[in-house]
Amino acid sequence: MTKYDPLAIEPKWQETWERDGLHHVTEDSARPKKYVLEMFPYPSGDIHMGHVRNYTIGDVVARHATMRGFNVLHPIGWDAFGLPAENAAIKSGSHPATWTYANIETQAASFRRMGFSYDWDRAVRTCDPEYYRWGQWIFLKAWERGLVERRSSPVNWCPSCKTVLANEQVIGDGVCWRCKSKVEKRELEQWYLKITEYSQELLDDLDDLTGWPERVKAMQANWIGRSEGADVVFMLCDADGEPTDERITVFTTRPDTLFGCSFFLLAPEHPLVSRLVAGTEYEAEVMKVVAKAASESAVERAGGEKEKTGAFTGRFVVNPVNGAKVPVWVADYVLMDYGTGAVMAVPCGDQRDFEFARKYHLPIPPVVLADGDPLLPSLGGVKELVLEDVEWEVACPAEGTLVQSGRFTGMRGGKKSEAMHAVTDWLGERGLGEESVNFRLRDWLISRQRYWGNPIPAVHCPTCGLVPVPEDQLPVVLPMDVDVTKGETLADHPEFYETMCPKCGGAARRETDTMDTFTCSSWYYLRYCDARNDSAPFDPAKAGYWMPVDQYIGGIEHAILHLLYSRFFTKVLRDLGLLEFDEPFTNLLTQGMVKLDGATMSKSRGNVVAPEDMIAKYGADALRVYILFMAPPDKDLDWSYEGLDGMWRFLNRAWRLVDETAEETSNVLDAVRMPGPVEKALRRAVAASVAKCGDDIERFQFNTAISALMEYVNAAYDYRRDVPADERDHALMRSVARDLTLMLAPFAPHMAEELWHEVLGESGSVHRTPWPEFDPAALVADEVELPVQVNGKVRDRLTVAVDAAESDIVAAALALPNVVVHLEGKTVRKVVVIPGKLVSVVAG
RNA sequence: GCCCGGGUGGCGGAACGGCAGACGCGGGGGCCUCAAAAGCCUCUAUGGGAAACCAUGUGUGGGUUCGAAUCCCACCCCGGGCACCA
Repeated sequence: MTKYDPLAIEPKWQETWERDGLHHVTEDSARPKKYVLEMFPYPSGDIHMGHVRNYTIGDVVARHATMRGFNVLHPIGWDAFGLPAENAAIKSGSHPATWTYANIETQAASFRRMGFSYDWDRAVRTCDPEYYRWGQWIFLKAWERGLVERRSSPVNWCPSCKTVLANEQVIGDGVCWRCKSKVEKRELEQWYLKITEYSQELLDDLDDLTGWPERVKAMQANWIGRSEGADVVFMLCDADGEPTDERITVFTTRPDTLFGCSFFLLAPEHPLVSRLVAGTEYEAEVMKVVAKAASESAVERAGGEKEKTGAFTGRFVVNPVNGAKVPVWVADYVLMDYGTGAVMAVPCGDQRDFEFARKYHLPIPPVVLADGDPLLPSLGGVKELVLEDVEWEVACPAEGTLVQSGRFTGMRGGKKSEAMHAVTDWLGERGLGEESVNFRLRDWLISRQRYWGNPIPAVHCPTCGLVPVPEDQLPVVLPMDVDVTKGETLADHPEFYETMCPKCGGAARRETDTMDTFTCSSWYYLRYCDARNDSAPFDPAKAGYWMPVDQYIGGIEHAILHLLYSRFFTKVLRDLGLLEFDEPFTNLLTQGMVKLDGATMSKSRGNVVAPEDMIAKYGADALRVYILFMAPPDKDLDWSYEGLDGMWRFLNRAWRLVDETAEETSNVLDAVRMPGPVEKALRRAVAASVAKCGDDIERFQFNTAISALMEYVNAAYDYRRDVPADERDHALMRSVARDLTLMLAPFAPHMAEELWHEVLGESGSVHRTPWPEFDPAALVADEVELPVQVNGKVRDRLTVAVDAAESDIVAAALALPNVVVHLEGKTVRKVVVIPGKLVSVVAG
């Protein structure tokens, strides 16, 4: 008789596994590989329940796959660069490195305490020079391929983080993804990775990611934002309104509405604006709009239903399709960084243009009429412009019939419509337009004006310009003597930035910006394949063996950010010849958040449930099984303490079952009793649970996998209750106990290992023993109980042999007492028999 | 506004178109005990009924089907993402 004592056995097995190198893996061509990966953590401090959930899911998947015969890579590491380390250092007066490495030690200890099956030999920390050196290397390779650019443009500036941000990192209402401060627009020269070169491929390949949640793919497609349309050329008129040969191109998704263009818009930042109005009576008003736009923060500029403002420039452009002269306005709702920064305004079909037209009393000629529009009878077929305004309250952006549109009148208009192609072709023949595609996705701004990051390996030379640091000089080491508590960055360190030009040898200035930490996390999954390589980021052969990641697990918050960047890096490395696949993560599981009373747990709110406390009371195994049992993995989960007691009861019940069975069967070799109906029932229940548990793990329904284990244990207890100890089928009970231990292994690895060795007396690790098989024949019962429905309602039950003839079943069903009652006064019209399922009688 | 999810007992949640509510929590009753803890047995959707059983029931309203939580149409509510992207 032994007692379940997790606090004693858990540390014991953790030490044993690590001493024996149980989780150490190498490439092995004899077994199928499986790469199971959880998004690596930022070392923010202690682990929280979200970590427990994320890494437990991965651990169960990894351990189960191992028992199923896969060669499983299951690594861990730390996303160790980043701002919180600097902020914490400023607060505590220490160094970001000290804070970071201390937190990594704490988290690593917690992960070991949870019993996660990591190959610790492959651990990476992105702030180690051995790691970030290869990030610099990849940057240089991308640069060689023309994918790196330093340029000036309006960028997102977070005043609180004191650095610029990439577009993806400005979330919600224009706030910083990390600190939630409002982001400002600034014109700055910055480093970019040209992710837009891959826009189309990043969009197209989403279709191949059949193992990804639709939600995540939809978000990425939305973010990439592909629009089909046309570039249309307008001719600028001079100050007297006479056409010149200066062309201004616009992008539009609705070239079919070109006849409805009644004015033309320029973004306030458009370079043409100041030239057009310089010295004219319009200059003052226009510059007011420009100044207002410039002073507004990104938030104000982007904020929802803002009133549009603009001013007339005094100039006109010529509409290529009908030669009409339309006025050029400056408008604050036109964005400089989408399309060309110029827009043809069609107020009848575009709500924004419609509002602008109403505000400034500009004409709204209708050119596309929806079916059933009251104007259709009078305007249908009219080619010339006869009606300059409408009485509508809103624009009509839908498809419909073209009117007042010259030769195109009468055609169907709309996105990708007949008229759209006709107008585009017509323009094309005259060199005034062509089909065109625009993306919402912008290049990835990767430079950060912060210390704790990967230095950008570049030098500014007064004679040679921008010069990459030669490969053999990598890594550019991040100096440790920068005092962030005084607000210092690399730009305050002459020892760092004073350098020599690698090209001409003259005095030069080293780049002092560091890279966005998302560059570090965009390729770490490749480094795990060959973590200690000091001559390359990874050996392509090893990456070829392990990659792509078969199962990736992490939070939905990275649906765009990390997952999009990683896909981009993979494609770049592929084009560099280092990888032979297109996508890094074959299957993706986005786990839900762990909340408390519906609110996100956070230290500032003070509503944190510490995993350590739960481990101290119940052990890691109970916490692991419980957090998986609470909800399906992709759903948010509300933490509750009550259920944990129930999980503790279950584990003890399972322990006692194995323990007592081991004792009762230790001296008995043969079955005491011939297998009878009770044994058959137990076999059936056990086989069903084994089948369900394995299936459910493979489809990530851990909650129902665990409930299958509970049913398994309940079935065994029912048998023990119904059959006295000395009459039991001991061989059967012994295999029941053994299989239970095996199935517990992925969920409660310490308990299973202890039972395996100390209670069942088996040798070798339970985690290197094959997952239990079950006999499909055991699933088949001799008799089945069929519900019998009369007109769709269950009225009685019928027990028949599984192989009973249909005619016999029908006869027996119609004779059931309660069926007879409900058939009173009715004629049986039809009887449907679904073998093994039910009998349905239709009567009327 | 557009795009994704999701609405099932007191609670977390189960249900290849086939007995709705598995499994667990919580609760009621009982056994064991001097008592408790632990454990064990048992009941637990709602209304009616002593019970057998009957009626109702998976957000709302329709439809398909012998049969719908599940499929189709329309709508309501909740959560999330995107949003002046031409």
